[in-house]
Amino acid sequence: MKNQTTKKPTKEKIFDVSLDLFSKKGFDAVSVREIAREVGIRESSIYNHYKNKEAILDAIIDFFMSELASGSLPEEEMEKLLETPELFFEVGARAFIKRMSAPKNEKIWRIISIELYHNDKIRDFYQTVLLEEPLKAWEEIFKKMIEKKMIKPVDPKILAYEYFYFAVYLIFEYFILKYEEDENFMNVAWKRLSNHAEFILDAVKID
Amino acid sequence: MKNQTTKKPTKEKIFDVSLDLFSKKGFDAVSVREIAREVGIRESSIYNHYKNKEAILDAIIDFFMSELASGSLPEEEMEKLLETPELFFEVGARAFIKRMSAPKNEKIWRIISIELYHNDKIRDFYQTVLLEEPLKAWEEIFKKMIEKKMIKPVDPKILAYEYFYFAVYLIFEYFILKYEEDENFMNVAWKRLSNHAEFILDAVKID
DNA sequence: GTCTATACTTCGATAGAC
DNA sequence: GTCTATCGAAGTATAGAC
Repeated sequence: MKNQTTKKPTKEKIFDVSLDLFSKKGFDAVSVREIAREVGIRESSIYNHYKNKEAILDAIIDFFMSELASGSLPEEEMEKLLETPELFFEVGARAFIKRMSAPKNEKIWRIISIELYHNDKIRDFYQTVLLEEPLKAWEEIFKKMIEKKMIKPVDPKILAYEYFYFAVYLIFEYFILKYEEDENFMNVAWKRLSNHAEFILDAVKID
Repeated sequence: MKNQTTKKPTKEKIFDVSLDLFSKKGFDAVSVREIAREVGIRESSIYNHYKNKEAILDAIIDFFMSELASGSLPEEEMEKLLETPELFFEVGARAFIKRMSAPKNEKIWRIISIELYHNDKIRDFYQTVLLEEPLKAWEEIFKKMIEKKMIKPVDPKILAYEYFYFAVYLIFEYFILKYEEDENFMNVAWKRLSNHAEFILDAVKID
């Protein structure tokens, strides 16, 4: 595992080591010395690759943003939704899992969750891309489902909240409350998302 | 407002100033010097009142814990619930507001939310007292409501989840995402809790 | 691109006079 | 109980030799 003596460029090693340490201890609690030690170089050498410590975090965030920018629901998936409401759990859960499962992403989710409270760039990204945009997308989907009389005529905005906020809660629970404690989060999350979707579906389906 | 020249004991001043600064910037970002400056004494004098910086945080947490220890649902409230399900929003929301509204509590909620990820004592408290115990209480309530055929026979545990986790999400949203941004959170929270409770109620009520 | 060496800053905490 | 004075540790970052 500690096979970092490979020919991986130093800049990439710094990125990966920082990603690992930041996700475990938080940005402030990690020193440049510690990163350097783990990479196997002196701390001054870090500055040959990144302007300063903050720049490493920025690089990590930028990587994550570009990864997730392409993460919105594809059109075909949305079309499937409008055939039968029973599918919406599958589609929602797939979107959820997709956002989490990339190997580096899980660590970045943890960093995001930790730094949320004092990093403006991260907080803005979270609010708009991770909350508002998906929420608006789900609202549109439910609006169409109501128009097609597939579900009861509830307020689509409220329904979007009711459906979507649970995923936000799960992320909070996992990355803040249970990190490094819960081994197979994905299985548990899947089961709970499934229960949740079923509950919502029962609430709005037309008998 | 800056009327701290009153005869308030120094130890209390240190407590209040720390509470204020920790809630704004997080524990690590506040220095003992800063606290001392704000109180109006030298930093060495701090140590006449608290063993070290950590001890100030401990005092704050202990204060909060004892405040909330008496915060569980009183019996009369629970009895009211079992008369008519329409009341359960009122009861739940009252319990929620009660936990938040004490003047010092709001700042402590912020500190709790920030330090959750690297303070074991805080995390354990959050998990047991703030999550598991209320969840279990709601599960019992719903179980009784089902026995009395007041609501549909859904899984009471899942229903408790569905009902209660919205409050947890609201706290996360307010204290992490919107702190110092949203002025009248209580009004918005009340409205959204109301929407949520209505949604849940519609989902499980017997037609 | 990495090294040694070092400058500079800030931090938590203590000793001892008053 | 507050002050002055100070310590040691740890942090970020830079200069210059190799």
